Amino acid sequence: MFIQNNELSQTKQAILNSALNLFVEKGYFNTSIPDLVKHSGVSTGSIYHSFKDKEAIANTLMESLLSQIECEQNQILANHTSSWARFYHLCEWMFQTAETYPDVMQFILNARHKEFLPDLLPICSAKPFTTLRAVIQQGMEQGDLKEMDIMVAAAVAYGGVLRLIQLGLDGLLDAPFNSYLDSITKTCWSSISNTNQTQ
Amino acid sequence: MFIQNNELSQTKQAILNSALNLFVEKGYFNTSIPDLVKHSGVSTGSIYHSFKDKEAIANTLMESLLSQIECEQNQILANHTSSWARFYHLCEWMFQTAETYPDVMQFILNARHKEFLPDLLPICSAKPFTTLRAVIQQGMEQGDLKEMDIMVAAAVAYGGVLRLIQLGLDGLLDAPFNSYLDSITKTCWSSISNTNQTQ
DNA sequence: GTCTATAGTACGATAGAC
DNA sequence: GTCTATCGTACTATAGAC
Repeated sequence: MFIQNNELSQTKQAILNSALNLFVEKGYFNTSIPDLVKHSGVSTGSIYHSFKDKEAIANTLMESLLSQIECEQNQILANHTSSWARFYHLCEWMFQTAETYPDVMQFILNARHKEFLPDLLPICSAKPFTTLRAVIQQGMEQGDLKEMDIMVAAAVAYGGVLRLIQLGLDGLLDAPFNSYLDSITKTCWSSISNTNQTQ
Repeated sequence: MFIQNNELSQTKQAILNSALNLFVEKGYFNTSIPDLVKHSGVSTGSIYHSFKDKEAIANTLMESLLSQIECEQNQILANHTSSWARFYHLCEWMFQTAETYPDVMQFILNARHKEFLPDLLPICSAKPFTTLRAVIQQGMEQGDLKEMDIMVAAAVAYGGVLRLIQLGLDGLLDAPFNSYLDSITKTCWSSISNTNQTQ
């Protein structure tokens, strides 16, 4: 139960959590309203009373997830100031979320949102991803990171982490996400870092 | 026109190329048979004469793309022997393909294949991706790369490259893919490389 | 092997009682 | 606000002529 928003009724939350599970498991188009009825225990009528149509469910789900993620990222930024600490703890949060709420990560990373939310910007343009890049920008401005194209630096920094998460979600990792955290964050960071450390 | 397989009839090739375009543009479930008829100029009857059902189209499309990619990767492996050269030219090929056939890259990287091909293994387990990892394994066995978890090393090596491709496909890069090649391959490789280069 | 016409089905969405 | 019953539609897949 990732979605717990006080602004939303119990019914809406139940629908959204079922939608998250089913959309990840079967995909948006393979999930019918009857499927949602069975999984959530909410009737067709109530679903359509809570949401205009099926697309509105996906839309609200997406907005809820993004705003919740944004909120948790802001907490991390508030607790850490250096670019390295921010990078490390943002990655830590992603690993923890992938471990505890794999559906959330799958939905955010993997879903072809354009397919059912035609007006949505590509996920790379969403706030949580611009926040990730902003931390790299900060590191560069403060001299922690080499001067290089920001997109390249961001791709290197988070590419490895996100790729590992993908491999884990696909069941190709033996150990829990957590055990890779130090190794991969240090490796990725060192490759774009300004310090001339030999190891 | 990426799909050009002599073992397939002209009609089948036309259907597959239309399917590739439409599946990427609108998604598998948003692409109806009538859409395919319009786009390919092949009638409903002929489509169902060529393929058992809609899923078989996706299946054959996937198989064609993967076998064609496998073939081109093998060519690269045959032309280069060192792990670095193989890594570099495999990345070069990915960038070139993303530039010339963005639909192919989108379909391979982005499509939620499990959604419409339930029996398919996750894409990370497909041959082209195991080939990528094998090159990292080779580098480690020959002492070019540090001893570390193979999945971590592979994630770092290709994560940055694939992430950059994703950013480009989403329209967030200013310059053509090609111009990032040297920078990102060197950065990713150096972070897992065994040589103690300070820069 | 290619076409048009259509059967059959399952879905999204609504109506209307409680 | 929640439910059941149902309408209308659009799709996949087939039938059958050429």
